[in-house]
Amino acid sequence: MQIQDHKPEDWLGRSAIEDLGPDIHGVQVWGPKTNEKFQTTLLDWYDQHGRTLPWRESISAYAVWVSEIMLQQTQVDTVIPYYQNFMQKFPDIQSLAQAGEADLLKAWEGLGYYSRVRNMQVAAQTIMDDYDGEFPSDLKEIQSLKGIGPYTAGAIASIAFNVATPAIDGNAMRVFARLFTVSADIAQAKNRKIFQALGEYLVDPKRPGDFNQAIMDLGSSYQRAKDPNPEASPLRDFNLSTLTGTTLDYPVKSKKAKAKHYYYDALVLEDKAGRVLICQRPETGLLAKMWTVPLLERKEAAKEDMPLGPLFADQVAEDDQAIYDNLLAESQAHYHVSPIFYKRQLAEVKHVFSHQVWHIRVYQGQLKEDPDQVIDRLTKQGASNWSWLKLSDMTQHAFPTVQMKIWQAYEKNRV
DNA sequence: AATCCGGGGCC
DNA sequence: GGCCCAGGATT
Repeated sequence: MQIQDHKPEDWLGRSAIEDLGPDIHGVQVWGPKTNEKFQTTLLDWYDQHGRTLPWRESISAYAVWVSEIMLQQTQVDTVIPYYQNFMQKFPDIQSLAQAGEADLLKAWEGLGYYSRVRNMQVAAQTIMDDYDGEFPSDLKEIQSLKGIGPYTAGAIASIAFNVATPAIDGNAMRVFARLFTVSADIAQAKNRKIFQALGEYLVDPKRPGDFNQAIMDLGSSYQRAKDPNPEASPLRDFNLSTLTGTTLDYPVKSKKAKAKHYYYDALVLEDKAGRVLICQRPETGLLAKMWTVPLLERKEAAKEDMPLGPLFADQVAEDDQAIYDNLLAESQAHYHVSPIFYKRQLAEVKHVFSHQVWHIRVYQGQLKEDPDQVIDRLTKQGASNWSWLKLSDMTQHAFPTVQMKIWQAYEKNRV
C-alpha cells in the first residue's frame, strides 16, 4: 500500500474528516500535508521537553535493544535500576552472548517475563555467529532475532539506525486512536495493521527515532491512559478526540479473561545448620528455572485448613506427587524419618500473575528427629535441581517475587 | 486468533 | 479488585 498517497480516512474505514467536518471549533484539521505540520510540532516539543532517560544518553543499538526488551510490558520507573545494573554486568553483545544463564536470571530477578532475557541471549549469540558481532541494521533482519517482534524491531531500527519506520505498541495505539478517533479494538491483533499504517503515514522520515520516542513521551504525559491532559498538549489542534471532547472514549479495548485461582502449601523446611530446602522449577512454563521452596498444590477437596501434623501423600495433588516423593526420599535417606515433618502454618501469601492468582499457606517444616549427618551430603546426592540454601546467602539463585513474599512471611513468623 | 508469560503502580 | 504498562512466542 502506498501509504503516502493516502489520507488517514482511507484506511480508517470511514471518513473521519467528513464526519466531523474540515473545520472543527474553528481549527483546520488534517488537510494536505498536515502530517508534516504534526511532525514539526511534535519534534519541537520533544526537543524541549522530551524525557531524560539512561538509554537516551549515548545511543547504541545494544543499549536501545536492552532497554526496549526490559520495557516490554514494564514501566519506565521499574526498568531504570535494572537497566543500569544490566549494562554494567553485560556491557556489550559479546558479554551477553557468553554470560552464564544463572547470572542472567539473577540480573532479571523480580522483573518478570523471564523468557525475555533467555531470548535476548539467544539473539546475542546469533549476532555473534551470523553478523560478526555487529547488530544488524535491516528491519527484517532485526525482527528475525529471538524475542524481537514488530514493535521492538521498529524501535531499534528507527532509534539506532534512523530507519523510517514506526514503532507501534500499546502506547502508540492509544495516541493514534485518540488522534484520529479510531474505534477499532486495540486488543485484537488484526487491528494492529490500522495503527501500523497510521504510523507509516505519520512518521518523520528525517527523524524517525526521535518521532517514535516523542510519541512515547506524549503517551506518558498529555495522552496517559488515565487522567490525560489533552487540552494542554502541544498536539491539541491535531487531535480529533480532543477537539470533539471524546478523549476517554479511546482507545477501545476489550476485556481480558479473568485469572484462575490456585491453592498451594509452601513448605519451608529448615535444618539445624539454618539451611532451607529449595527446588528449581521446570525448564518451561510459568517461572521457568526459577527457585522456590517446595510448593504443593492442594487438592480441590482440601482447600480448607490442613490440620497441623505430619504430611501424608494422599493430601498432595497428583501433579505434585513427584515433589512429595523426592522430599520423602531425602528425609528418609538422611534423617530416617517418615512422614517428612510436622508443620506449623505461619501465614498466607497471595500473589497475582496475569492469568493466575496463587493463594499460598506458608508452613514451617519441623524435622522429626535431630539429624546427625553432615548436611553437605544432601547436595551431592540426587537430582541437581534440589539444594539446601543458607538464608544468609541468597545470591546464588534467582527467586521470583512470589518466593520473596514467602521468605518475608517465614522470617517474620517463624518459631 | 487465543493463550501463555511477571510484576508493580494506580485507583 | 480491576486496569494499565515501550510485547513476543507458542499453539
